[in-house]
Amino acid sequence: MTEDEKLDFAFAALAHPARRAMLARLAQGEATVKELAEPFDVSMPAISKHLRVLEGAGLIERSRNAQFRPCRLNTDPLKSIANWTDQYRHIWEVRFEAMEKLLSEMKDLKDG
Amino acid sequence: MTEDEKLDFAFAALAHPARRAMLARLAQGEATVKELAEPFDVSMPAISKHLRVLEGAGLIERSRNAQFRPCRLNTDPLKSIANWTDQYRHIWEVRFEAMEKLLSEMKDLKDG
DNA sequence: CCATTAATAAACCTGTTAGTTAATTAATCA
DNA sequence: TGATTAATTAACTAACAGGTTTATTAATGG
Repeated sequence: MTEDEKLDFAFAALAHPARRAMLARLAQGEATVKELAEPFDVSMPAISKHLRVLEGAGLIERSRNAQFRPCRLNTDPLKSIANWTDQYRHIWEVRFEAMEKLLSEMKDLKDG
Repeated sequence: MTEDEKLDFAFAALAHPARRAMLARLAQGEATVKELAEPFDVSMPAISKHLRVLEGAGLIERSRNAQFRPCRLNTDPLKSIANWTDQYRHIWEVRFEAMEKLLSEMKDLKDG
């Protein structure tokens, strides 16, 4: 899978609020499917599908412990996304500095 | 629109490689629809739809100049995504430091 | 005024997403 | 062993995504 395809899957996985919430829960540590399902008013199969999407994007890994399937977070795709957005950072920073400069000039004008 | 919904749209918009490529082009400066379409082997209506998705996510803004519709980048949603991923940064940094520590210990062991 | 260019709209098709219910697998435990 | 719990699979549905072709809007320029 190319780096671009990895981003396709990562961004698509993160485009659903329930999946982002699941990742936030996993940032606190491992959790079972049932624990992850608890905050949501949907069926267990729907939860299973969300987890499959997250797993497909490499955002979680799953193991097995008796009848439980504990999930844990894998931050690699998040790092990829952070790196991707960094390529645009200079743009918003330049604009921010330009705005600061403008504000400063307006202040000078006002104060004489 | 809530902050969470904004992220829904932003992530969904970024989940398509053609749309990410369009943003990369717009990072160089304004471009018309035709200019943005040039690298892709799809029909103009398909391009129009991609631009509508980007606009819906707030990633581009469009104006009008004669029969042209120049597009320009808006980085606000990218900032939101960068802020969102930052909430996970400590996790991968902690793991990186733990790995460095482990490697250092292994080296000490080897060197005696 | 008419041909050309830029772009969008409308209608349609196909595959995918997000959900459902019902059935199944697999492990625990009384 | 049989009931319970955890989770997935299967089959289905409704809505949406991404693409197409054809038609339309709107501006330019000979």
